[in-house]
Amino acid sequence: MAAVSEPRWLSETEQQAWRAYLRGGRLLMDALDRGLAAHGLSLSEYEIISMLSEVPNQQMRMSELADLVVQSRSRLTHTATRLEKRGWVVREPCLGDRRGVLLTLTSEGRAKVGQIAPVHVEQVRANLVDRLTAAEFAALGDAMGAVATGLADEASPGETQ
Amino acid sequence: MAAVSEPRWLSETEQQAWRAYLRGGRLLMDALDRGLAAHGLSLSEYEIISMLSEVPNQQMRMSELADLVVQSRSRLTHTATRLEKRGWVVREPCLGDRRGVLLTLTSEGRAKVGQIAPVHVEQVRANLVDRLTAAEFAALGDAMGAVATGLADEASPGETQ
DNA sequence: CGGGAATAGTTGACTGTTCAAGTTGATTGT
DNA sequence: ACAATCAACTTGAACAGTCAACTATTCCCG
Repeated sequence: MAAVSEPRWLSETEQQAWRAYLRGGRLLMDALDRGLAAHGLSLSEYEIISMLSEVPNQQMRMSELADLVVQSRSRLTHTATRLEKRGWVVREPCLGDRRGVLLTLTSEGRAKVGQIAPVHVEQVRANLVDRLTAAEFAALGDAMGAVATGLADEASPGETQ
Repeated sequence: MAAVSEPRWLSETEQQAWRAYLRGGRLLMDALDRGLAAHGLSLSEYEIISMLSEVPNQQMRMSELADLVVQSRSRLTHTATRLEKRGWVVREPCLGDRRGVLLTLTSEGRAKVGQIAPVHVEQVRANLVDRLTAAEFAALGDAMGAVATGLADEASPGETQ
């Protein structure tokens, strides 16, 4: 049994950066969630219908969508059921793979996205984009992009792109 | 009733940055949560006992702590109860304000923090810090610090610092 | 001092998420 | 062509989080 090596603690500055990231991220998500809650949906629900609205045929495989919005398959199943009850989405069989389900945006769903999108983008600006310089925001995106790529790769290696 | 002004949509690059932030952030939090789950607690539980461990007397008012870790008071009440059942924390009356409760780390709690901290810091490094240059990570911290300050200020204006 | 408003914390019901198990259909190797 | 394995999705129970209502205490101010 090997000796446990000394932990590589964060420096004071690193610690501050990490805490700021955690705190800021939570505050931001809370603010966005509250903003959308006032219009009757959560951020993760909005992400789902918003993604669907941008894709050919407004439909996507459940698992593809789950990966895209980083939700477990089971969570997406439950959420999709709720969205379906509200009439924003329907399940369609997937031609060519009968195990599959295509989650499809309805026209009510499309309308909802159209109604919410301007509200949401304004909230993202007010709470994030407008608080940073363009360069800071770009750097943020790059950094988190690198993190995302690293983590996505280790989940399913060998299919970057 | 004023005309609704044209939404200030995100540019293509901004959109990408925002999506990367969302996706990367979720993947990161998931990874950290899984990492800690292997040791029997969640990230938000760890944050609580970790904060307590760094503070004089290892104790803090419920609401102060709730603000620090960005959890609702109600959520903290429930989580504290769970932590108390596991013996990592106890509630003590707050001298000088009989409404108050001091959440206090037990020695078992302190031991748990000591055991988990090295694991956790390693995961933060592996998934975040080590994937970025020092400058990128510092920029990330600064950016999210600005976001946090802005959002915290608007919650309780006039007490920056 | 006394009464109204604010603050600290809790409670329980409801909603959302996770987790492990189950079903059905595709794939692969022989 | 058939069994074994794997992938897509669902299910339901257990668990965590939210929300609104409630108790107890302190603060404010006339």
